Amino acid sequence: MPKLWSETIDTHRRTVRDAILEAGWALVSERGLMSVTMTQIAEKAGIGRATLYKYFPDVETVLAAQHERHVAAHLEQLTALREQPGGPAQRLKAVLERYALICYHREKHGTEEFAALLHRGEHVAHAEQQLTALFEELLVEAAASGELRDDVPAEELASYCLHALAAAGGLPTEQAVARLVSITLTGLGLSV
Amino acid sequence: MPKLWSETIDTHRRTVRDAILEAGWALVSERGLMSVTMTQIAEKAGIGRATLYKYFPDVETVLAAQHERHVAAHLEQLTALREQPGGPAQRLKAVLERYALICYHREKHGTEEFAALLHRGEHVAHAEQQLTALFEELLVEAAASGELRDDVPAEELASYCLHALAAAGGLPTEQAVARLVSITLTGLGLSV
DNA sequence: AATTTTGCGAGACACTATGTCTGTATAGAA
DNA sequence: TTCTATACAGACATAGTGTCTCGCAAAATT
Repeated sequence: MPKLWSETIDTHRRTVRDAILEAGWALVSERGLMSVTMTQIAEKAGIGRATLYKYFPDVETVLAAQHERHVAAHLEQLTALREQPGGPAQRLKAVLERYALICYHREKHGTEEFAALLHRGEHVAHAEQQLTALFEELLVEAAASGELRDDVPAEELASYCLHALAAAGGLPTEQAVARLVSITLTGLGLSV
Repeated sequence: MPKLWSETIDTHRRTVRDAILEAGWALVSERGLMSVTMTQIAEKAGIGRATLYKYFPDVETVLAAQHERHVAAHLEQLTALREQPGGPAQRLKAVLERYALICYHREKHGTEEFAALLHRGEHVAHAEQQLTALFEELLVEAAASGELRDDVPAEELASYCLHALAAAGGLPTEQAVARLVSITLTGLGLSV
């Protein structure tokens, strides 16, 4: 198992890196954030402990990297959705729906909630901020076409969306998620 | 400083316990969740390490207790507010406003976000659930008097409120918080 | 094909943290 | 006063940390 070798060195390093992130995440899920150790991560990833230290300096960094990877994947989905045809309101709705579903489907023990606690917060928050920036752009567009309440800055509306839709993580069904999106859109002053 | 003695034993134990929780929280705030150790907590609290172990078995438990104490304090404020005179909608608005301000004022690195990560989650979530239960009751009352949208279960509305208002933690001013509350209420179908 | 570069694994090391268990002293409770 | 509960300091075995070697094997380079 420790024999993790791919064709080229670069792809190999990426493979090992991914295995580390995967292992770290799995350990958080099954043993809890506080009890994850570098030793455990190395074992789970199938590499030596010293090797692990050549990739990441500590547990926190492993988890932060994992978080960043997740957010990046989400951003990719959402930006693709933003480019689709349709009015600003329609595209906004599509993106918010997709984000709610992402929150709904993501594994338990929230992928996102790291940000506030890891104290790498300032840096992880950056990834999160890309999300709010994406929302904000869409909101500005929608506001320009007069489909939105204009008594609140777009930045605040974006933050509202992000938090409100995070509630999807605790909902029981996709129907409930759809209702949540509807509620959230109503808050924006958008008739859907 | 280590001489933490109060009149009676019971009050003394409470004093020490509070000092521990305070110390734990301070360490999380300044050094980050991952680097807090029992040794540090004991030093900061001004007690011996062995003594600390007679109060709490590990760091996670200290933090969970601290979290529970915070939520309890919030609940006390909010239930007091719920008993006040006025129509259901008014009282709902008052409670939501208060909760938003609590989120706004609470120290950085979110008091609440522990729940999902500490893996004591199931138990801490109970405290959180008391909050949603409180919201839910108010929402049912308001719905009964026809001031609310009735196409969504109260439980989901409560979850929506809790998450949406959590956005107050990242807002710059109290005016922004007021706007957030307004948006959230609009989502509920409440005219304010 | 031979050589150089790169990365891995195992082990060793000093250090810190953990969790438990003493013995002794001191402050409330009876 | 006597009894009980608590704190403290220190000791201890165990485990995790972060760094450093070494020798080996696979890629890149020539």
